[in-house]
Amino acid sequence: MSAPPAEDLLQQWESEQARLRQQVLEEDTEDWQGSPDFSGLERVGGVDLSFIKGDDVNACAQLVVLSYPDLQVLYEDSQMVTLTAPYIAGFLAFRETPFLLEALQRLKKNQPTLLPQVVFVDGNGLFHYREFGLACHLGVLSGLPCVGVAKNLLQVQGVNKSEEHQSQIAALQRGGDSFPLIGASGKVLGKALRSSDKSSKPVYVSVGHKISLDTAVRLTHACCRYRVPEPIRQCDVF
DNA sequence: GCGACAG
DNA sequence: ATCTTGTCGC
Repeated sequence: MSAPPAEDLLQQWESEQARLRQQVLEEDTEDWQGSPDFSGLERVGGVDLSFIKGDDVNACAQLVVLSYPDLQVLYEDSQMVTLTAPYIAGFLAFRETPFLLEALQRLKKNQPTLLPQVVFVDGNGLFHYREFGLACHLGVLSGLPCVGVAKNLLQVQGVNKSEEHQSQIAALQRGGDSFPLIGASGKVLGKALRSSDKSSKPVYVSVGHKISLDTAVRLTHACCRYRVPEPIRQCDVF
């Protein structure tokens, strides 16, 4: 039913990613990010798309804003949307970003004082084939600090599910423990984080925009009650 | 041909 | 992403 993705479209998407990649800020840009306890941080957001059974065209775009550090729901928005782009690993942003951006713009228009100071994104940021995953894409287009949190390892630049990787996971003893994901160039593209004491399977954290990796990892841990950071988890609970 | 494939 | 029950453990 679905035609194979046109070669020229993928190349167009790749050049779009390369263009926007230059706008990513990989450092802390906000005052609260330098504080040991994130003093000044009051609102954290999360975005996600939810699907139903065999329907991969209609989805529910969700945005929640939680208070920090209490993680209470301040705002919630759900909107049924019709997707146009297919899912292709490495190009997730072209499928999801337009609807996540719309949700953020609705919030900005209707309740600007509730805009989140940082957004958790379901997927990778710099930990990506071309160092420009969904979290970077949404960050650059929205201008908001974004953190990418993937639940599964994307095998990129030599990082894979090797025995070495498995033993590094086994060495994560407590919530907050992490190890770096190092690309072929030697650059640290992200970190595997044990997000809570109870979950042995890590999450994969990487920079989206306007935040450093260490801050992103520290903040992710601070927002986890369970394995998945609360702002993202709350999206699936309407 | 085989494996990999965020959501 | 989503389909799904019970089951084991604290």
